[in-house]
Amino acid sequence: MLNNTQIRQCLDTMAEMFPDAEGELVHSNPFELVIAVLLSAQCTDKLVNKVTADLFKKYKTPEDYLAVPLEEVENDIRSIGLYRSKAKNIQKLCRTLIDNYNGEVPQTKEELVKLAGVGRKTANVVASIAFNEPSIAVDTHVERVSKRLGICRWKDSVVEVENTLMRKVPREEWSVTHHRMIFFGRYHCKARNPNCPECPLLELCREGKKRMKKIG
DNA sequence: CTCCCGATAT
DNA sequence: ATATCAGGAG
Repeated sequence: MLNNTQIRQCLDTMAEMFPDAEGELVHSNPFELVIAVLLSAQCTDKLVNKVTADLFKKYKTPEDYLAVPLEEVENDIRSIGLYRSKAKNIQKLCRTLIDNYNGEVPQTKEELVKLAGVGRKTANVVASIAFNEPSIAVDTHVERVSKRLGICRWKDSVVEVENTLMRKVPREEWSVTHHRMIFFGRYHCKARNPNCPECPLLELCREGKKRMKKIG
């Protein structure tokens, strides 16, 4: 496990590597953000942006998604994986927004997770980006990077990873740290072929050193 | 735990 | 061919 000084070093290094780390899902309001993040499950944000470019021109409000049959929404998001459940969740979510929230996106995580297709990670992202609530959404990258570096344990659940990060990282750095860890995981500490040979954190990385021995 | 699932990189 | 991608529901 890394100590506090080592974790600080990780955060600073990631800040140097990715000073402009930000969310990459294109959106122009909280409603579009919720749809985009919902669509992004098990899918690259690049592909989500390709689909939402047309989607957000066609559907502006929750009413718009409910005005067409489910099959039409499915077709409009077909190129994204898991399109049947996502289309169903979108219509369900829109129905809830109209019935319970006056057509607006609720602003707290507790309300957000009640929406169809919105789990803990999506709620954290929306609360953080759209409503400025400090949060650390643990996605596949944040989880992988935290475990490889030794910020948390391999067997930790995503909730445990989230709690550990919130304890170890100052609150005012939660949101930016979340984005930097994603960039670090997406472009450097990749799932498939992590760039350990050129990693500035190699000396303190448990998994990196183990991997370097294998490579030679 | 399994299932949902197309696009992309390796 | 196969692993992986800003996960969530049942």
